[in-house]
Amino acid sequence: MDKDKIDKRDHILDVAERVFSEKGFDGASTRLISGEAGVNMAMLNYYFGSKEGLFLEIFERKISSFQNILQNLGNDDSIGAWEKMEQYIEMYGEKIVNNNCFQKLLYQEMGMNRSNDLSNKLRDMLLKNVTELNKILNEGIAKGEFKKDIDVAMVIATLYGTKNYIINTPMMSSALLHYDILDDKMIETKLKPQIKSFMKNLLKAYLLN
Amino acid sequence: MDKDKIDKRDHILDVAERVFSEKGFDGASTRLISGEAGVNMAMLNYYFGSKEGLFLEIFERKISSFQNILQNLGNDDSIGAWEKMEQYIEMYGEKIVNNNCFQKLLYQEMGMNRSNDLSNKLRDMLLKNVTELNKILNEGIAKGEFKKDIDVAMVIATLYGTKNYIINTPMMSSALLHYDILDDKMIETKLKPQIKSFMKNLLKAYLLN
DNA sequence: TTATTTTAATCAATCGTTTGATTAACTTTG
DNA sequence: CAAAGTTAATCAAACGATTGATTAAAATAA
Repeated sequence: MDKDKIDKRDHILDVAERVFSEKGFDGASTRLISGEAGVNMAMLNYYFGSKEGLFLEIFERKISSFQNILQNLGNDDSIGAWEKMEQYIEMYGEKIVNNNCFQKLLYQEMGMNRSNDLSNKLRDMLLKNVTELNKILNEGIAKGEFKKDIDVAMVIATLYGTKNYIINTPMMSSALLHYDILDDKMIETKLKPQIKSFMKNLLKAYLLN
Repeated sequence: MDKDKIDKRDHILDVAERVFSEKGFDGASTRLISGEAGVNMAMLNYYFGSKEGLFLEIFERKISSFQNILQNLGNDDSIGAWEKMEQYIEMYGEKIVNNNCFQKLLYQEMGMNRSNDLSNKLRDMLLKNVTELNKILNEGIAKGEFKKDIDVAMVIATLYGTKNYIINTPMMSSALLHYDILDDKMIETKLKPQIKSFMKNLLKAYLLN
């Protein structure tokens, strides 16, 4: 059945996403990936052409789902800039756990700045998210709601940097926060509220007049 | 001469540090490293025992230099907590460019949390830095200089996360900041002042009463 | 049947590492 | 002093293992 084929493809992609995020591109062998996915090694090449093709398709699959998430927020005139920021932080906080592996993989790939098309695609994809933030922040400045001398780019770097730091270095941040951030329950009950609350307080102090 | 030996070892370590940071541990082959360093392949094993030994020694070499930097700051009673934070941010800002490759390599390795001794060593090394920050922040709270409800752990995550985000995703942050952060001159004249200034303003707003 | 999917076996290439030989500098011996 | 011995450093070549990829045959589906 066609359904089964899609399911199997998706299953392989799910497993590969995790393994790549754990071991990196070079560290994750096709044998390991196929083994974890419970399929024959040749299936990877059969479905995705090559290891790189598999790697690319992991991103292709996500990119489309990222597109339509934040579009509506920036254009809403009924609420103030700071409320938009709070909403943005709420969404951003929720995303921490959801796309854990992919986020790690994403910034891992962005890190080694290859000259590929992929890196450019990923950068553009992330910049799309950033654009919404930019719009909100500049709107806040224009309205006089935010201080006029805030560093918009650095605020964005702080927002994403803090999140990445926590989820990309779990050994460090677990020691720092005094609870295991690899535990899903801890993420839900402690990390999410903590990072949301902190970010709101931090940016409220910095942004608002 | 013994000097030459040390120089050659150090030269290999310098090159390996760069190559590892660019390609990752698995992506950097011993042939590539030895080729870039202009030495015979066997020299890596002769000097460092193994590829992992070489990798370890890169960190060992830096760890000691990291140790004694922040020790004196935390114990100085003559200046206030906020002044200490400012000094910390100054040092932290300077370190951005100096140890660019190493920082990248460090957090790249921390990211893929292997069960090695290395990861534990690195975590402890970073925690030592963090401890000093912890001391300063808690001192500021105790003295009533800082707000009493600040999230110390998250402040640390923000401080390092923001910096890592910028230096680890140069393609993104260059687009964000509108200048090339891989250009040494730009780092010196624009990035360093900008990140120092931003961090001071951000934390001043969040920490101070 | 025909077409698609899956398998085990195999490929050349590359991996990290080891080897034995060679060089050059230093130490010891006569 | 010079000859003999010792050492560390360096090299090209090769090692077995593993890599990503391919094949042809078998199994399944249409």
